[in-house]
Amino acid sequence: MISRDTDWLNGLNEVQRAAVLHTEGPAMIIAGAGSGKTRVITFRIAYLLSQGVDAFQILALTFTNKAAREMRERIVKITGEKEARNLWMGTFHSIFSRILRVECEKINYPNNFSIYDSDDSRSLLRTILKEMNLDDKVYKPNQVHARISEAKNNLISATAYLQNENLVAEDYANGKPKLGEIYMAYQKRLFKASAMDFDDLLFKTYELFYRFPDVLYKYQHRFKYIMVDEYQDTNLAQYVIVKQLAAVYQNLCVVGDDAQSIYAFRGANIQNILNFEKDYPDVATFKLEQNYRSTQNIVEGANTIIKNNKFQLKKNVFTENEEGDKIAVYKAQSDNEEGRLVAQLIFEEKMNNRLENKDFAILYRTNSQSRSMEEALRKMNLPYRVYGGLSFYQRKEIKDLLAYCRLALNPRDEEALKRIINYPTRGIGTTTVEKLVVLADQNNTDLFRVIINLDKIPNHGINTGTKGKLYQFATMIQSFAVLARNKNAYDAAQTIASESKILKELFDDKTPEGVSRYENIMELLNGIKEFSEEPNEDGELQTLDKFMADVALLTDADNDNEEGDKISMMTIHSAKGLEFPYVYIVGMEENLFPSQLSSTSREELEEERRLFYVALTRAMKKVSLSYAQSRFRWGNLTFTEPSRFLAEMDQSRLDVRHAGVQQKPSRIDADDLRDGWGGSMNYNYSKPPGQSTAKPAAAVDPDFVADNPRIFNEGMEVLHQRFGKGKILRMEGSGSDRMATIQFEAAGEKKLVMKFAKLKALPKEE
DNA sequence: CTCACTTGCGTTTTT
DNA sequence: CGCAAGTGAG
Repeated sequence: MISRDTDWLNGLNEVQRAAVLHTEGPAMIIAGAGSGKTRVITFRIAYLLSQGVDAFQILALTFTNKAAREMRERIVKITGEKEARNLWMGTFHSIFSRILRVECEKINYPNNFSIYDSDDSRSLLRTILKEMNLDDKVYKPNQVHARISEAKNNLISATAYLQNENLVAEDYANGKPKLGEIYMAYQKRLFKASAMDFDDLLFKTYELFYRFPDVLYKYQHRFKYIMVDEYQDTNLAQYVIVKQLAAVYQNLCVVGDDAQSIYAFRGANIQNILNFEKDYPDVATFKLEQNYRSTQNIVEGANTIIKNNKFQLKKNVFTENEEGDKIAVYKAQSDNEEGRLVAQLIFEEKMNNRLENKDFAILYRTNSQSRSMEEALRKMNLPYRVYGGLSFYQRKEIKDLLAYCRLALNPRDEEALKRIINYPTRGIGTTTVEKLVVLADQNNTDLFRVIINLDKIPNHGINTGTKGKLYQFATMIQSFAVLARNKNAYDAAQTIASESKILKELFDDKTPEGVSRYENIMELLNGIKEFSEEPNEDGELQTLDKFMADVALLTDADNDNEEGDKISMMTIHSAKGLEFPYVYIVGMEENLFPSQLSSTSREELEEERRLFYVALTRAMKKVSLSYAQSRFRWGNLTFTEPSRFLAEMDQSRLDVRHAGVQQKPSRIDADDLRDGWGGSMNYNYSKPPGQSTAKPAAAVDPDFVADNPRIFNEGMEVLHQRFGKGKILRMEGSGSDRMATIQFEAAGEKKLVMKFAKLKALPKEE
């Protein structure tokens, strides 16, 4: 029996407590960073349980699986294992895929449907483009996918898309008139393969509820209490589904912070939280404004940043914590030096204060920045772990084995089939596969069925030898399907791995990469083994389909079985919801943070600013910011300028002793950054000595130098510093061009070309 | 049909 | 620079 004792509520402050106790009717909790949001949600659920609410009636939607897991663990601590196990907690995608597995036959999908990840989607789009004879340079698969994804997140079906004049006109204007048709073909193809992509998990759920009121009714009445975490990052599809589900009881509690909305690029609509009060007029609003996490300097520093944003809900985040250290700013010559600097700083901080590695986090804007940091940490023997990036489940070998499993469970899964029909090689090449695709199309069926029924198809044009290989392949897959039904997940996967010859293939590869691939497969099999041995509610066999059901939805962050004392490295996006005593935010440079792709519009820039806000507020004790003056990008050395965000901060919270000691004033002026020039140096032009191809002694363009004294002088200085004395061979471009090129010959050995690109002008402030 | 080499392209951010 | 798709010889 559950304890009715609610003494544990005493640990909450007044607002938190009120939010926990308000269980009936719509509620909105605006939770500033570090204000104990997670505590409130977990306590609220624990409270509901303690009041006798059945766990089956509570739905909690989180942003990551990890968040869900941690919350569940905390609830278990309060209420005990038994009750908490039955809570429906998870990401939108995992919860809805669970519902779809049960209900999807209504929308004509079999419940063994596959989930295509972004790679699968892109690959399918590439096939479609080829079949439609469209140029994939015009219709870049990535962009096409983004466009389709955007449509789905806004609940626009392919049919609706084609009928939407605005969208069609937009595509036409962009020189991509066929986008609607591609979308249509893409959906048909997914359907034929019994597959859904990530966005379908939301879209199809919406469709299911919309078209089948009885199904909606069932879930509306089942989920009497609904909570949504990180509500500021929900998109239209998620918003509508939640609204559908909550329509009967209206016991909807959303938690979020508009200042931390950082997923607009993925369709998140900040208006969902800004307009919540309009959607539910009798909403009770709770503002959690006291920050328990960070020092005053951090909280106030972050506040001054977010003040630059126009669109936001009013709130006043404050803290009663100590003032703490100022936010340190460091300047480095290059990205590598920045790495060494940060490693050094961490080392010193750790030694001086007897800290552990796990007290530190390095946060950056893009995954590629981890490289220089990793190198430096390795050299100093500081253990670290990089989160995100290429996730475990995205590795080739893992995807290969999983593709076999997918195909065994769903033989219509075209992407899985194409992936492995000739891996390990078994003499079935592209020509054969292309023939199969045509045959499948002609006979209105899928590839796998074509293979099985080859004999019944006249003039299939496949020679006997190849036919034999195809049969052998199909028979193998069918035997895997039997295994998947009758054995537990581990036994099935283990047999699949060895019978498919994947294991042998990887085992035979003795290169370091090959060894690591083999180890990864073993790790995956281990994971499946653990899953198979987990006790299951009804004592049923833990079969492969259960394991595969949400494996596509797992990310690297979910794979954290190796804890250990390590420095964390991750993008700011994946740091959301986490906290660390010491945080290093690196790459504080224009065109990197804020990203150059985001500095074109006010909205995008505000999102970058919120991202910076998120980064700052991860820290408990101390934040250090750093920027490099030059950085390798695409193999080129590029010159950079400090981020405008540094200038936007309350300078009294900053300690800029280590940045710009010589020439720069301690206060960085935003005007300094306007109309700046960045440049890059390209080493590719080096040739063996004596083979000078450049026209000698072309004049220095006086116009360029006159127009751009700064970039010219700085550029020359860098060249001289690095390569000693030399002379300019050639110079192209002028002040009005976006690009200028300088060829430089040093010591008669190497010719270098510097390219300078003008930075994008900053958007005008209003 | 396979392997090895060349070209060409790109970078936000993630379920 | 590093990956993926494309090209060409066996």
